[in-house]
Amino acid sequence: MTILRSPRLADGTARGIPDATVARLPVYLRALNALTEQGVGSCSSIELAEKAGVNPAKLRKDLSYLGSYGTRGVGYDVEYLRYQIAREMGQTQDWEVVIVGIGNLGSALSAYQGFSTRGIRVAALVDADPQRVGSTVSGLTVSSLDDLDAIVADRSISIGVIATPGDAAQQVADRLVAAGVTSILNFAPALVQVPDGVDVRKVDLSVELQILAYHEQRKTGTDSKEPKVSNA
Amino acid sequence: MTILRSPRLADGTARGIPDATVARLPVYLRALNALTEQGVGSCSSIELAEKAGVNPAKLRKDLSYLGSYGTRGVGYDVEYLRYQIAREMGQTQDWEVVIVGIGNLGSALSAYQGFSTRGIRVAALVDADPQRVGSTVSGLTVSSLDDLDAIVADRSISIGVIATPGDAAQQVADRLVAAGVTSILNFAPALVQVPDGVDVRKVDLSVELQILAYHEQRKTGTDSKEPKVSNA
DNA sequence: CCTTGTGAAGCTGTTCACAGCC
DNA sequence: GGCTGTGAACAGCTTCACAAGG
Repeated sequence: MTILRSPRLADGTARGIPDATVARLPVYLRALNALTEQGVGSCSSIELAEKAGVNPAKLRKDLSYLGSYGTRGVGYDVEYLRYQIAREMGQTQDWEVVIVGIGNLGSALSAYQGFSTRGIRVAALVDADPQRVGSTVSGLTVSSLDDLDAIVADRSISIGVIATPGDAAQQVADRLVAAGVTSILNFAPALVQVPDGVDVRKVDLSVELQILAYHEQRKTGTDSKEPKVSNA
Repeated sequence: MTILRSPRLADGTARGIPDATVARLPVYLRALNALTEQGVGSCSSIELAEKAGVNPAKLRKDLSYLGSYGTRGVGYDVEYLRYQIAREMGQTQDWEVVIVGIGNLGSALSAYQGFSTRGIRVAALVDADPQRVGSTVSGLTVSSLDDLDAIVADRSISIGVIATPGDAAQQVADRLVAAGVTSILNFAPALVQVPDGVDVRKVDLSVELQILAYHEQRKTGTDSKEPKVSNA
């Protein structure tokens, strides 16, 4: 069973883009959108890399996985490159997502302005608490978790967001998968197990702060034995 | 200017833990806390790795950067290991954070239950909008951005969270740095530039969904030429 | 015997440096 | 001349497989 994760060309379109690159393409997309708004028509890898906060060589390498969309000696056409990345990312269509758990975080996510311009549309809100079902949040009526199957099927939703407490996360994930969702973004502080073929990404708010706290601790040198190297 | 990022021992305590390991230590901590709650006193690397969702070899390698806290042939003492990791992560003290931007997301973060049990305390809320200043959110009074210097100094806050719109992020970051904050968690969809010695971590909600959308697109096989290898 | 701790191998991602092309 | 695209070197992370040691 050889895994063919080759960044090789198939029939013209690039396939098998590295994960690290995929994670950066949306950042490039945002930078290109900003350039378009500023009326900039073309740019070099150095300029774009600066806007995106990466090394120019890395940017060029990343783009090379998509194809050759630049012009040597000149740079990249902003609009053309933007379109090519958007197409590769599947952003030529809108992706409908369902948010499960309409507490503080779920409500904040449903109101988040940044989604609509990135091809993401919050299509439905779901909560297990009967008290919340029927209320309106960000212009959407909160549905019952029991209606999840119908909602997912009806609107052909393939992406679910879990914004519940940790102890409900696995149960919600199971129901999302049963309903036909094949990608999950999990904000709950818990691991969720899913069958093969389902993708899960996890965003853990307190872990991010704990990582910062670790570095902060090292800066201030809690055990002040060290020669206190200037943290360059 | 030689950067000494060596995972070498100094005076007994491990130094220079790899970034990837630091990012996982909070996950192990959470798993250990769960085991403690279940009354489990000791566990093997296999059990703990499963709870944390990682490969057992990776777990052991990670722990080896901290020291030798296990017993060969037996496993790890849950409470002892939990304490050692907590100490390494600087979680023996509470870290006070200030949240800037008390919109939907900022409000949700200020109410987030997961922080308090992880050594994170939301100490102050700040907003630039005079309409919001003075209101109470999650039991805290929202202060003016102009009072940031005093707040940071007064409570010796070293970590700031940016939950503003993208176009305000850089300005807020500048003010946080000027006030003395040396670690920033940025939720705004924008890059922020900070001087050396200040750490920034970025959480981008729409990027996470865009990455899922990319994989989703590939699953459904837009150009359905591929032999459809089962994604194990 | 069992499980940890760890050199070594392998893999992924980053950076360099330059050939290729406009 | 200038900038892209990319092989090759490099660095960091993961996984393996086994020696060390209770």
